[in-house]
Amino acid sequence: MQSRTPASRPGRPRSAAADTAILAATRQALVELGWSKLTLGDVATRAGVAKTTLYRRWSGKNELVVDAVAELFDELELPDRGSLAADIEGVVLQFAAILARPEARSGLMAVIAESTRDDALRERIRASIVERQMCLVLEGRARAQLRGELPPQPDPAESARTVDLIFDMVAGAVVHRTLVSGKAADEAWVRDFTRVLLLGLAGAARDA
Amino acid sequence: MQSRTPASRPGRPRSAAADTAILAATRQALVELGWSKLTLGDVATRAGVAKTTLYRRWSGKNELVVDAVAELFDELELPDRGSLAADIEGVVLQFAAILARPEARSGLMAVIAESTRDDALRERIRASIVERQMCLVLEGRARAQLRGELPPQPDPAESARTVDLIFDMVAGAVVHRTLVSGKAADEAWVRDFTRVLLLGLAGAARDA
Amino acid sequence: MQSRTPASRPGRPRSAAADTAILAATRQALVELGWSKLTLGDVATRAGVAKTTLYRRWSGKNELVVDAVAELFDELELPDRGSLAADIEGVVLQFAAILARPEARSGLMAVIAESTRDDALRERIRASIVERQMCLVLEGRARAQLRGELPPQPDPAESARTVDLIFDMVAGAVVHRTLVSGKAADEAWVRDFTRVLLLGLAGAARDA
Amino acid sequence: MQSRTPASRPGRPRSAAADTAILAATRQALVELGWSKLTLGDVATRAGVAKTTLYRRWSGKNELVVDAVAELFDELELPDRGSLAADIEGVVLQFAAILARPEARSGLMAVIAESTRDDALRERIRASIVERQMCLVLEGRARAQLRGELPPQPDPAESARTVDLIFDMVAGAVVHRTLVSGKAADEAWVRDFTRVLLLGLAGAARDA
DNA sequence: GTCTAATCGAGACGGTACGTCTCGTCTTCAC
DNA sequence: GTGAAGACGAGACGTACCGTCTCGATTAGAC
Repeated sequence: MQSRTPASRPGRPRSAAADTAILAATRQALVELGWSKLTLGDVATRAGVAKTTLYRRWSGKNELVVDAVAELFDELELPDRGSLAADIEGVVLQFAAILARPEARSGLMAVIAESTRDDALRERIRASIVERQMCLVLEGRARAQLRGELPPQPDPAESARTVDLIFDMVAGAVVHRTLVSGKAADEAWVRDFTRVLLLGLAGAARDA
Repeated sequence: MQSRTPASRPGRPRSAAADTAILAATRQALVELGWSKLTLGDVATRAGVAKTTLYRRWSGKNELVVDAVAELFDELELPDRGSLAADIEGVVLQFAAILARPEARSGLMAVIAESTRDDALRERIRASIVERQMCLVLEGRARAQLRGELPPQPDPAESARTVDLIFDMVAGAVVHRTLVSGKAADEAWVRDFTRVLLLGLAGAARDA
Repeated sequence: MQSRTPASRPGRPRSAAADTAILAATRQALVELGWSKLTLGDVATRAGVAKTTLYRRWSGKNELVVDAVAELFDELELPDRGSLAADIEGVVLQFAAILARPEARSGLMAVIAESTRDDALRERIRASIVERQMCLVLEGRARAQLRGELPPQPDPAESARTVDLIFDMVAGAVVHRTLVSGKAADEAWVRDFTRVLLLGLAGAARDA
Repeated sequence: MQSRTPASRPGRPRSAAADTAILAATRQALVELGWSKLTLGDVATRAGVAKTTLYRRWSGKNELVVDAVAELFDELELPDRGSLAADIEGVVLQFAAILARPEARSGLMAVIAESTRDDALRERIRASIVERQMCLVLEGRARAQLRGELPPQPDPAESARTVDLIFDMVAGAVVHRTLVSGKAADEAWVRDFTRVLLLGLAGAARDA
């Protein structure tokens, strides 16, 4: 029944350290080489691991990089800064800081590009990267509603649409600013952005 | 006098038809194979051209795909729809329609990803793709000011900041919606987005 | 103890069958295409082997063809035909028969031509092709001395000079007849040649 | 009638200087690069000539190199040194001196190798290189007969056989010594060789 | 003096092979 | 049964030459 943790399968168990070393080596290679020049053979060498071991655990470059990059987003948090505006500014700055790191810049857009033709990859990205960010949006909204800054949203469909819109606007703007425009999403920009976003949402909620 | 078009260089001139055929073949290959499986040898074959001809004109896959994708954005226009909101909705829908095409989906994000480690490539993308979109933002704002929908903006530095912000918000949101969230940027979404954006900008302008 | 055959290096061992198949494919390609149109990619295909496998074992076309042609000379023997003249005639005919085969004609002169600018290649040819022929000359002389047809040669330097001269005269004449003059080194020719050679050597030994 | 030298064809005549420059450039390239790395584009550049001009006059690398090398053999002469032995030693030394030059070493064996699969090329080599050498053999024999060193040879078939044999033995031995054994055909070697050859021929003539 | 026609330089063209690289798999031995 | 090591078949890479072609610009003799 409990086949998920087989207690003890026969033979030598897989090295837990290998996973850690491989993901770290992947990020290091992303920094030094970038996505397109990263090779699995090189990652294996850096990790002190055989290529076989690597292929036994990941099906290819895309999946490996998704996992390596996803760990970067684990540090995203939403500490209570006292107001919705401050909360948003805080999390957007964190997000921008991650995107400014070369291992994220090189890898993230590349796997998203690959995911346009690979549904399994898109789902993997959604589950391990996007989902986490989406939770922050939901958490921030709930906290703002508790504070009374936002009215409760009774209609769940309407609510989902709004959350999706907010998420695309926030993540899209930061990503575009950082990776396409090639400029830093610094505090001044984040303040401007947050103001426009919140005023827009408030206005839209009033009109509705 | 005008040495820029040297009238006639010595030797056989380059075939103008080849350029057209190569870019078309590149887009076709993007549709069928996607970025990562696109091969310059295959593109050459599709275009009925030798690999050398291709390398004589483009330095690599990245540059070729930028040019091939850039042509897709030539069709972006800003017809006068009577109001700022209608203008924005119109151009965002056009933009979304282009991003929905597989040759753009596959190629655009990939070259942006590559550009994170190649400044020349980033500049090429900016000049041949982003610049054109930025012009539409400027044109739309000018038209809105003529209509009286927006106040004239005297401070050029402040003006540039605002245009940059708008551009990142518009392009970023549409790209994220289309390519990351994987949902269509349809009329309903565009209407919601435009409303939030315009109300936000109006509010920000009022407060300032 | 004997580190030359390291008992077993780590990793998958090289396929022994591949070497055989590659050399056979090389000879086949030499027959069908000749040296200048022989392609390593084609040889690999014929041998049912990847190009990388071929390059892992030979550094280029020259080295490969030397090895492929060298095997042809393995069949050279010096059976005792009872007299020095008969021995020489026998081995010259064998040598001529090998040079008459298209895989030898095409390849041998070409690698010799290449070796004029590549000392490593010249040494490889010497070791794997010329050396074997030289041994036959030495063996034939020793046998003739046993029979009393030739006097023992006390001075080693003088001996080496004579052997070199004989070797260049025998091999050179047969090669020139076959490949430059383009005529067959048949029994009549070989008989004439052998007579001139032996009479000349005998006369020179008498005069000395 | 005299269509072979059409007196003057219409249009611009071919540059006579180009031929000279091309052949000289070919020899220079043979010295510097060797046969296999010699390219017609490079030769054209060295000669200050367009590739087109080169292809208008030679059909390929093989033919060009034959002509370039053939000119080297123009200097072969047979001055009367007073005896057959001296005449042979003289011409063999001249021949060896030519073969010692890198432009001959690199090119000659290569075109001979190519000629094993190209009858037109073999004929071109025979006509422009071998024929000239063969004439020297005939001339030397005639002179020796005048001196009384050799008896007149009444049977023309027998005579041709002997000349062929001599030619293959002389040319073959020098070529093999120089290019295969990789040693100089110096005066000592030539003296040894000539002695063996003449004693052999004399003995064979006596026995016949 | 044109006119005519083959030459010249330059260099782009469609091909083909090069030798290298990375892929993902397979085979061996050691633990 | 897992691990490192490394050979394997496959196939794209970007480069170099091939031999041909298309240009505009000469360069002669024929008219």
